Amino acid sequence: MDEVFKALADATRRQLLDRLYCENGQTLHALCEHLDMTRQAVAKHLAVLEAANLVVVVRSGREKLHYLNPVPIHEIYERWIGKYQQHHLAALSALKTSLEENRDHDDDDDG
Amino acid sequence: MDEVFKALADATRRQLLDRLYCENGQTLHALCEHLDMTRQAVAKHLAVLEAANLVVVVRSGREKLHYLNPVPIHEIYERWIGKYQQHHLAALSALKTSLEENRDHDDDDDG
DNA sequence: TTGACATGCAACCAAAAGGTTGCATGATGG
DNA sequence: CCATCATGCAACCTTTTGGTTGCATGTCAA
Repeated sequence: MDEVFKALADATRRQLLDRLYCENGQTLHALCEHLDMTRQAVAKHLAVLEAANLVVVVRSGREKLHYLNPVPIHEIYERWIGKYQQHHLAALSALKTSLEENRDHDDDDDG
Repeated sequence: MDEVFKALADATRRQLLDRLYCENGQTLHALCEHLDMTRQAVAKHLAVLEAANLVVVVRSGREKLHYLNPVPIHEIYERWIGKYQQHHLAALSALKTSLEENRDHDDDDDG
């Protein structure tokens, strides 16, 4: 869980996930094309993503194909984001109720 | 966006949000109670959360009350998580379809 | 007023993160 | 075979991060 959050904290790594989202199963070399840093730096980022299980790799000869795994993102949503999502919706709902209350007796001025 | 992801990357900060989720509008002092670090360290974490707009503060005399703001979390979901969520669901859907295809003519082996 | 309390600010420090260079290994293809 | 290409590994460096201590400021209440 913590590893996933930490992995997502870096813009470069989110960019890598975005690229895999567009085109799944890319090599390290291909993923380097769009990034302004050394291959080794990108490899480190991919290692972090792999450790967080956000990326799964498959060896194929001398190439290593990287695949996006959206499951941890889903889990983060289920076990963390969703809770606050509900909070957010509850707040909106409360606001709506409050507005309706005010409409019911709309002489009520909250100044 | 990046600030929000970075803010969420630290376990202590997520813990702080969780505490505010349970009981909104707490002072720095109150939030320190459950954490094994100095008040100053906690204040720094709260500053990060505030910079990311995940926490909103209201001064009240010598106290500073911290309130959870779920909006950035919602935005992250809308602008980032949701996309991968759909990907996840699409994958599940594809799997389901595939299973159904196999059931329809279950001599069909895709080995 | 004054002491206690809640917070703010700054210097400092160790560890982790993000990046680099250099070299090693293993597959591919002519 | 052997040059080339894709990757792996390790040492090293700088900046950021997470934490500390020490002291300053402002507010409440007796």
